[in-house]
Amino acid sequence: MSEDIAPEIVLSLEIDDPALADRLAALLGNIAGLRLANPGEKAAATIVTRDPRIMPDDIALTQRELDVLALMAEGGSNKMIARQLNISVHTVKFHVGSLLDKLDATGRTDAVAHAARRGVIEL
Amino acid sequence: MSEDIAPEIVLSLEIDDPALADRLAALLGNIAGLRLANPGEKAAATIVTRDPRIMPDDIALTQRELDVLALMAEGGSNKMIARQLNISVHTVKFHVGSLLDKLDATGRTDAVAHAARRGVIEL
DNA sequence: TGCGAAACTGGCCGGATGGCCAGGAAAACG
DNA sequence: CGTTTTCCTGGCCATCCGGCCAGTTTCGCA
Repeated sequence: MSEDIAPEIVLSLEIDDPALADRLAALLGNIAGLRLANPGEKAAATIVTRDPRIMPDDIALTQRELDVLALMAEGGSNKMIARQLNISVHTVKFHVGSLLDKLDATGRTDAVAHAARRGVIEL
Repeated sequence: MSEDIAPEIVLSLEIDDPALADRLAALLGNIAGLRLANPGEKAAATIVTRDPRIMPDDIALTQRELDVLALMAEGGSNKMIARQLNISVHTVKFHVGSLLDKLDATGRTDAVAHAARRGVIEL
C-alpha cells in the first residue's frame, strides 16, 4: 500500500474536434491518480491531435519547393539558398514566388508560418 | 452502415520522461473505451509533454516586442504592423531590430521560427 | 530627485525581396 | 511526335528590410 503522496498527473486537452474532446474528458474525468487541468493550469502533459492537415492536391508542393521552403524556415536568404542548392538567385526567387502563391502567403515569413501550421515543415 | 457502439479511442504516448510515461501507460492501460496505440499505429490523439523552453532573463522580450513579434508571425510587414499598433514604421523597425538581436536571428523569418521553436509564440 | 529602461521618432542607405516580363532544357505521358 | 510539368535562368524595377546614426518622452524605481 503505497499510501504516501498521490502524485496526481495533470493532463490538459488541446483537441479541435469537440466530440473527441468530450469523450476523452468523460473517460479521463474520474480516474484515480489522474486529473484534467483547469483552465490556465500548467499540465504535466497535453493531449493533442496530430492531424497532419492535408494539403489539397492542387497546391501540392514540388520537391524543389520543399527544398527552398526548408531553407527559408532556417532563415536563409535567397542568396544563401541559391548557394545551398547550387542554383541561381533567380531560380530561388521563382520557387519562392510559387510558394507564396500556393501557400497564400504575403511574404516568406508568412509562407513559413503557414507551412508550419499545415505541418508541411517542422520548426 | 453499421457503426460501432463503442468506438475505442486510440492514444499514443510521446513522453520523454520514462517515469511519467510508465505511470500514464499504467493509468490508461485498462480503461474501457480507450486504448494505447501499438507501435506504428495511427492514433486519434497523442499525449505529449509541453516543455516551455524557458527564455533566459537576459533576452526576455518586452511587451511591445511581443506585440510586434505576433504580428510578424502573421506575415505583417513593418508598415502593416505600424498601422496595427499606431506607431511609426521607424519604431517597428526599432523593435524588430531588438527582436533579431535577442532571438539571434538573421531576419524576420528566422526570428519567427526561433520564437516558435522556443514557445514564445504559437503558430 | 535623478537615473536607467522602455518606447518612440527621424534620416540615410546598401542590400534583400518580390512581381513582372521573357525565355530554355529535360523528363513524363498520351 | 506533341504536350505538359518541373526546373532552371536572365533582366528590370518598385518596394521592403535591416543597420547605422541621432534624438525625445515616459515611466518606475532607487
